[in-house]
Amino acid sequence: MNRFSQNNVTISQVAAAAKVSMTTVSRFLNGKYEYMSAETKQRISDIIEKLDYHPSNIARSLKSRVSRSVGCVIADIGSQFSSILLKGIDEVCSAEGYQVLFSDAANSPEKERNTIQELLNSRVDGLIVNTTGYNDDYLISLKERGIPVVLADRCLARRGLLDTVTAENYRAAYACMRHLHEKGFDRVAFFAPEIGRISPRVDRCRAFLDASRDLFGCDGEKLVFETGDDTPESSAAALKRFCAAFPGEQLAVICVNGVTLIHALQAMRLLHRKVDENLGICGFDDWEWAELIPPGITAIAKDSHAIGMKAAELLLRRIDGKG
Amino acid sequence: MNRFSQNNVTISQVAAAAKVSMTTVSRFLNGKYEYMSAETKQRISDIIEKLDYHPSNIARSLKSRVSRSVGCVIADIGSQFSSILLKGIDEVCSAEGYQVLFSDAANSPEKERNTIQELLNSRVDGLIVNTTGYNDDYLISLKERGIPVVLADRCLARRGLLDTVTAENYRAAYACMRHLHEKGFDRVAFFAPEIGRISPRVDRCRAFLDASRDLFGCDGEKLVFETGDDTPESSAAALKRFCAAFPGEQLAVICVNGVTLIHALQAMRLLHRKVDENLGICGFDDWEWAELIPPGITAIAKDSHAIGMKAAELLLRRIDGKG
DNA sequence: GAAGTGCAGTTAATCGATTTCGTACAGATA
DNA sequence: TATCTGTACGAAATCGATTAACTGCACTTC
Repeated sequence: MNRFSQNNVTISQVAAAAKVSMTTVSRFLNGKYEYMSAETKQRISDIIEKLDYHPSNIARSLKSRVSRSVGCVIADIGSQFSSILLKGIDEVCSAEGYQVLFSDAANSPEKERNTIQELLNSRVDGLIVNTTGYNDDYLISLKERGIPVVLADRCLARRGLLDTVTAENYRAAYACMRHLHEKGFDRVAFFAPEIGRISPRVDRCRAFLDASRDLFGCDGEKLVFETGDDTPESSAAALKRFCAAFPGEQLAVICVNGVTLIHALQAMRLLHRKVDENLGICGFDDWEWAELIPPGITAIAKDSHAIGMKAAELLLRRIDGKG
Repeated sequence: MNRFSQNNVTISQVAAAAKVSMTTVSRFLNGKYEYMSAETKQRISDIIEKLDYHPSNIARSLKSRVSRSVGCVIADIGSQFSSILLKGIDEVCSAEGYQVLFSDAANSPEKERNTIQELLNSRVDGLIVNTTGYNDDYLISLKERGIPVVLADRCLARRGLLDTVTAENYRAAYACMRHLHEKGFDRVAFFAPEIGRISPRVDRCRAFLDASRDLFGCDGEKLVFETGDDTPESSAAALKRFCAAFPGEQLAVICVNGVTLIHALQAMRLLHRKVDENLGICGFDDWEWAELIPPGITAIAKDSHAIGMKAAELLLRRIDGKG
């Protein structure tokens, strides 16, 4: 009996009831019908139905050394972006008969490592990691141990070492800067709560810096505002400083993600400013809400769902040993 | 060797290296130090460290009949509310050493059932379900089989049959109606994409109907707008009908959830209306964003994170067989 | 008619832990 | 001295599946 007294019919009971060996039942379960008579097949099938037998994935995994499960570690599942990512991952995995062992790293690199070890102890067949950004060496060591790993949305500082599925953050951010330049803005600031080693933010910021130089002919470094605690108030303070520093100019703000974009909009409200040709705003929308918000702002949507699906597809292909 | 050639040191290798029996190593792993000498303990500990041994959860679960994992089925992980719920669940589970086997039901009752069966095949110790609303009997049957089940955020049509953690939706909605009544509005409409059997929506709607009768002295039935596809346009159509039906009155709208609230705000923009004493708006905010949006709207926040934590705590207590 | 070949199964070992039952020894007690 | 008790550990069965290696048997084929 299980801890909770479950049904728990076993393969041997099925075998006995169907008057065949466990092997034959096992073959049936795994669809190896090659040398099985139609009657036997039918008999086993009937008995399984009658006894309401469900094979134990645990016993199955132990001997076969394949769990048909993937570990999924998300840097911060609280962010709206992540849930859509997870949805994409789950969609593919469950369609392919894989289970998802989920864990939230809660932005802690240490928890990320610990939780990955736990997943390995559960013998997951592979890992999808949306990394906190401070475990590059550890993640590489996993690959070296032969464990299939795919990074989702965030890459390592050194690119190309691990399979990764991301948006084209640099390109999109650069395009956004060009858009602002063409609209006639004189100067653009970059707002982010914190950049850290979060690769989409790093890439967007890099594009911002390059485009500041190339298009606006200025040094973007001083125009990067890390608002830290990520509240409307801190954004308002940053916005105030930005506007005060360049009176009379046509200014714009580019926000690193959806939350920052909302905060910047709030900041404008706090400062009684409106979106117009003297103050533009645009940013990245991680979770497709911006279409619902005021006109006049440009939001670049990222298809998190697709990223999740692609990451899962890639991982399952790696697990199946192709490519 | 594993499918991916893992380290895979086994307990017997540890036992051999430490010159003790597997039993003793197992005792060590499970903290049963009662009759173990300090030297033996130290020796085992050293060897485990040296060999980088990590016990297989799979083998462990097979014999012990306890997997230290919980199944978590979410009706729609794409909704922002759900990710915060999941975060709360994961926080408690991982702190208690439980793993989370996650699955998105994608709003399909059938997928909900199938996925639960798969989780049971993996011998999860219990289940947390944010149900689609059409599996009441099935969920009850699980409990009858002795499987620990806790419902999160959504209850069954008949209350009290299963352990459930929810917000006080009826109370909150009724309070919101009272607030609107005191503000002097003449009439209130209820906006929802669809009510179905989703209990928080049902409860909020019930409160709306009761309060319409009690406070506004009118029949709320005709003021419930199910906008169906849940777009700004369909909300705008509903809003237009509502306003046209009661010219000259001070009207208000109460929205069943965060997305509907955004859509209603969009609808107002489409119709060139503003929030003022002639058109009020309020609603439920499932994911704490509303504080960032325009003034003049009242949003009732629901603490999804706390609901998730409470649900997980309750489940783990059930699993441990207390109360 | 001996050997080979497909077919339809079976037997027993195995995966890596836990768990039950047992043992050996030292010291206390009668 | 004989027995009991507590301590520290070990041998072997076990969990529920998969898998490698075999076994009959009927039919060809030479």
